[in-house]
Amino acid sequence: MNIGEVARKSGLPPKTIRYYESAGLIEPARTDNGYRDFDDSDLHRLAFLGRARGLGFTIEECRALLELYDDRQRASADVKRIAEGHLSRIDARIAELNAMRDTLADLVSSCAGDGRPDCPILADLGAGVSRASATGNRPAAKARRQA
Amino acid sequence: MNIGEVARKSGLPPKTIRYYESAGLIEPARTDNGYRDFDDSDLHRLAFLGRARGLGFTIEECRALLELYDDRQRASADVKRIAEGHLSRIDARIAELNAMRDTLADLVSSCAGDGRPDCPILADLGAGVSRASATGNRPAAKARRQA
DNA sequence: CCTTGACCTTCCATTGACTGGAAGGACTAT
DNA sequence: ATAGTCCTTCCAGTCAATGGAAGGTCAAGG
Repeated sequence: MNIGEVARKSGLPPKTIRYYESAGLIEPARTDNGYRDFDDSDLHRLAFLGRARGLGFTIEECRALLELYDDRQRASADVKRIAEGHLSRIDARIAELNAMRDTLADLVSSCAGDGRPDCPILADLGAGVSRASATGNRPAAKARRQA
Repeated sequence: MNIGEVARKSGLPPKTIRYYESAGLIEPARTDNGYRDFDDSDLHRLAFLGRARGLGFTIEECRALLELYDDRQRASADVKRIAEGHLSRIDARIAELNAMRDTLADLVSSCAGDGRPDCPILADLGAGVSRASATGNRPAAKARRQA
């Protein structure tokens, strides 16, 4: 199978598949002309990767999961540990986004949104520095920004 | 004010402050020795940025908000539009994470997590390619991965 | 045989928002 | 004079791709 076909079947773009190879997650064979030559097991791994990434597992987690997947002797506890770790990170992220959401929704609902310049959103964002440092606007709270 | 002091007062690391300057969000003066020399308005803008970033606004949104903040004639509707757009993106992201969470929680709860190799999590991730492409595992659904 | 077009290859750059570190100048206190 | 802390710039790396350039390969049609 050429990369185009496996891309269609796996649902992953060719670029991403090449990237996964460069990351060492797959090792497709090569034909004489230098083209990658994927077999069913490559396709299977790619589908696995697509699913795992879709669930938000990082590449490194995917690597670990694939190793466990290959290991017929693995303990399900090892897999569960990875999944649970990931689950708790998702939960934390959800909680964080919910907090943002509530604050922002408050601000939005308090803003008239008309032609007048008075805007509680800007007023709040620009509130005094003292309050900023009093409310814990410290870099410590390493939030995953950019939602 | 040197960068260290303004960093303490704003709660932003010096590196981040330099980055914001390089991004054109602030323009602190310089003293003769080449040190940045921040005044209260710089500090104010940095505090504004810290808040806005804390709410998940992107740098470009922050730039737009700062411009509106500087513009005494701005219409609150302009600000509200940005905030609402951001709010809906947060909502979408929350929904997406919740969907992931539910799927993952299902898988985790179905896994014994003991020393035996049987693992429903891997079984599901590795489920047939046909199912993968039948369930819409397409790159179209550009999710913000990595939670 | 030649061309067209669809593939495929590698390599490099870019994204966002920083963060780490190196190399070196400046200031303060002893 | 020296130590220690602060400041400067510049370069590289993060994560997971994605975009694009330059060029090789292949099958079909004229």
